[in-house]
Amino acid sequence: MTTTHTPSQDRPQRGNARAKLIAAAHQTVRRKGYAATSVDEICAAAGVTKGAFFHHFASKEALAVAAAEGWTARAAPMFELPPHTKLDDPLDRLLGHIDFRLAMLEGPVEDFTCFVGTMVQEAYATSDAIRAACEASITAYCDALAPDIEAAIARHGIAHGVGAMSLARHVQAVLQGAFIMAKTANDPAIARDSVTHLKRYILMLFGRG
Amino acid sequence: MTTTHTPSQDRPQRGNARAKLIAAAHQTVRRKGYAATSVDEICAAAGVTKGAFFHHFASKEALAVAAAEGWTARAAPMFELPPHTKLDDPLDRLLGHIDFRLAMLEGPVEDFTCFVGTMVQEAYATSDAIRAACEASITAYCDALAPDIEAAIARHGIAHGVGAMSLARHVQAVLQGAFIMAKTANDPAIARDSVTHLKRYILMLFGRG
DNA sequence: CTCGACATACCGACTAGTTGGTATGTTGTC
DNA sequence: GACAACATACCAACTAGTCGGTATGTCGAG
Repeated sequence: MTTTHTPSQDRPQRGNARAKLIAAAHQTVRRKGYAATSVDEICAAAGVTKGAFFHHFASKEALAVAAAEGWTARAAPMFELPPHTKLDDPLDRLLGHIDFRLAMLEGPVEDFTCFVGTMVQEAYATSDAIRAACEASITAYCDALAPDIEAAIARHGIAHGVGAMSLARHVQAVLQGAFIMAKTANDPAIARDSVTHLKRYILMLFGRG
Repeated sequence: MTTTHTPSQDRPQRGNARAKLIAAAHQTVRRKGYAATSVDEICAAAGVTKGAFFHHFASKEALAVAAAEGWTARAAPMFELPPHTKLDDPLDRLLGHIDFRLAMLEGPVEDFTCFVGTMVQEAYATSDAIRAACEASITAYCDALAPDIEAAIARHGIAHGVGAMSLARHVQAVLQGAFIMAKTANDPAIARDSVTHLKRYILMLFGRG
């Protein structure tokens, strides 16, 4: 039997250090923040050496930018896979998404909080590259949410002439705020409570309150 | 003329280093985050030396805790001074407060964002002392907001049995989330938009939508 | 009033350890 | 054997915190 492309289990496989570093950054930065997370720490969590780090990334900042892009990719399945995405009524899809986000708010805080939201707080004034990368990720989220909102408005109408993109950004804002509250109290319940307010608001806007 | 208790202008006055350090911490941490702000930097911003720093605070963490307490004190006048606090209807006072917060969202982002909200994001998992101090500050805000909400519910009733403290926490969550969005886009307008959604939600809850 | 004893407020050079980043060597793969 | 993917050793800069010392106040006894 010849050697195959399939990586063997006993040897550390090559070529995935970059992905492991990004995953380690997601995990560690969500727990400790960006500045408090050292390059050495990320390397240790990823199980690679510092040489590998600076082979793939020119700087810590470059990793941060790549990790922000990676976060967008990681979040994408959230809009495609869950069953509620198959619902016929766009408003049901929107409400299904809110319920989905609500269901995520369980367990350790660092497992459901937002990587880019955490990072942008520290870097918005010191690194415009990181800030822009985080903005792109959050904008991608809102862009993914807006079509269903737009369609729901078209089908059901909405109170006070609220815009689709504006509401999408508000959803994101409430989620980010809920994360902070959960971190503050070290309790996800307080975050669920806020997202429940958000759901009620949406229901009322669409006349289902 | 004998020397008085009034500090002369040419000599640096004694006894206010502590307050200056806390103010410098508020300013610097809101811009760069907690971990990225060095003790030397805070000292430079406050115009005092490192010796003075460690005379007043046992550690950087101790300053953080004191600064969180100082933040609460700094925010208190917000609930007492503005004209809307004199309104008769508690719902008008609540809405007046939201409008007041809305009006604050102007100019440079680091001038209206929340010190404790920024700090707790970085420290919730690494320093429980800081986390608890931030929680106390945010809880104090909610406690100050809740009585008017409670009274407004008593006078006007509220939809869906929403609780006063729950709504107060939601107000805080939306504000925190709005700050993150403003940092992300480097633009206060996006934050104002979210707080406008919040105001509309409150209006609808109280049947004024 | 004043003088000494003491306490508080502050200074700035120093240290031990950590940081992001580099320079160079090794290993696997086409 | 050439090139990408790592590993190891190292460095200059920066970090929080220390420490011996000084300036400025407080206060009670004489």
